[in-house]
Amino acid sequence: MDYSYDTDLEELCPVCGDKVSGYHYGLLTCESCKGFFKRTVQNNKRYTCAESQDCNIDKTQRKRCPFCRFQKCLNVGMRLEAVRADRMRGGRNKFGPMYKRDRALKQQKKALIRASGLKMEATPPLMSSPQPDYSFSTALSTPAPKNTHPNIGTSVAPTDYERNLYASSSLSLSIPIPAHTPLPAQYPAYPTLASHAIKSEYPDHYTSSEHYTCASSPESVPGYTYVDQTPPGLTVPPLVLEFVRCEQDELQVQSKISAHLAHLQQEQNSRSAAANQEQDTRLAAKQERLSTFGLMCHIADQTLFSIVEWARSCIFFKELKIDPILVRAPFFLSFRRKCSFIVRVRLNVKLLENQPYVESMYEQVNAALLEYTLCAYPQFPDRFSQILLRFPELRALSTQAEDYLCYKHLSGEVPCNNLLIEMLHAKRTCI
DNA sequence: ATAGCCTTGACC
DNA sequence: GGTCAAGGCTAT
Repeated sequence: MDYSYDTDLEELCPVCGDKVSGYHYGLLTCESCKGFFKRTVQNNKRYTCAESQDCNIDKTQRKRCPFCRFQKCLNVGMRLEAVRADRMRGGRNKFGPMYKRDRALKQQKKALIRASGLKMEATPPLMSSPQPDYSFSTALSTPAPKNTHPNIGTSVAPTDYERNLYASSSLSLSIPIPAHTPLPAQYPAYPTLASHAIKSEYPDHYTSSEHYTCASSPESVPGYTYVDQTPPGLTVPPLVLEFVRCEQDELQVQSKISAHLAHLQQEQNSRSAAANQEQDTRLAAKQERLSTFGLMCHIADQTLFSIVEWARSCIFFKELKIDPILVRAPFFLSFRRKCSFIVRVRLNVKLLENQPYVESMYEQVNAALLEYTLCAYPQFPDRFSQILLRFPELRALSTQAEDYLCYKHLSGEVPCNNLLIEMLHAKRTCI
């Protein structure tokens, strides 16, 4: 299996596809997009698009439409607040820990892929499976036609990331949610994004004087020190490798959440300000509480989407023979309650039909985890059982969170169109 | 205006 | 002292 394509992709600028020269304003970009972003923000430039504001931006065409180029810079997650208002040179900014963590995760991923890639060339997979053979190792080691397993050995180009994150496919959870908060056509986009959670380094015309806090701020990221503990010649089970490969770029997900939050936060701030102007302190306090909880719901929603996206690209879920309409169904329960009963019965029947596959999948995941922990942490032979022991705790936490959400939902405090609630409905009515 | 290269300086 | 992500300079 050739992983070089996937590994090389990480070195491409998510804006134009040119060669990455390092972290710039929040993420890995090329030198020219770095300069373009800096010039645009520092000089407060205003561009217009001669077309329909969806110009293709690549290395050869990036000069043609600065409007769309800048929109793309923002959409992929470049941070206005990393451009310094005082133009001070050198030094480090608050994004340092974030870059460090992202770099560590990427290295870890590469090390895993490299280690297992080498190993897989030399030795056949160790796992054996009962009949019928649903084994993952078989699926991986047999050259599969691309239309069957499109994610094996391929990857999504960074420039297609936005389109693909929530894009529909035959097995997708096709929910009508935009890929990102649409930015205003003209540059009112600046103050919107400048109200980003992290206090801006560019606090003049782009930002208000308010201080914000946000879960995605680099300061809130727990300390993370990367130590490459991958022993030479480590056998990484193909399944673990596949899970790692399906993971999304954390910085991109984080940036997306930040962009949504900035938008929501601005809306809610203006509502609170309106309540304050009317000197209705009780209403203002209520707005404050609602906005905090609403923001948390939003973060949870976005995280859930990421998990769904991960599952969608994971081979096990692809193999589940579930009618696409059934996969979508739980999310439309509150729109289409009349047919929900029939849908639920059909879904349960379908899941039962898949029972042997689900069980086989479970066994394989356990076997892969056991194999990995024994190889990667030979000094902690009980690592596997310790991980398993954490599951009940996680389930208990999950149940508590569900109950809390239910309570909030019943008291009408959960924002509309909340995917979490839709899933909660689906789960509680299906069981 | 662009983009490649240079300088700077906080952090390790 | 090295690293590397900021801003600056300048040929195109």
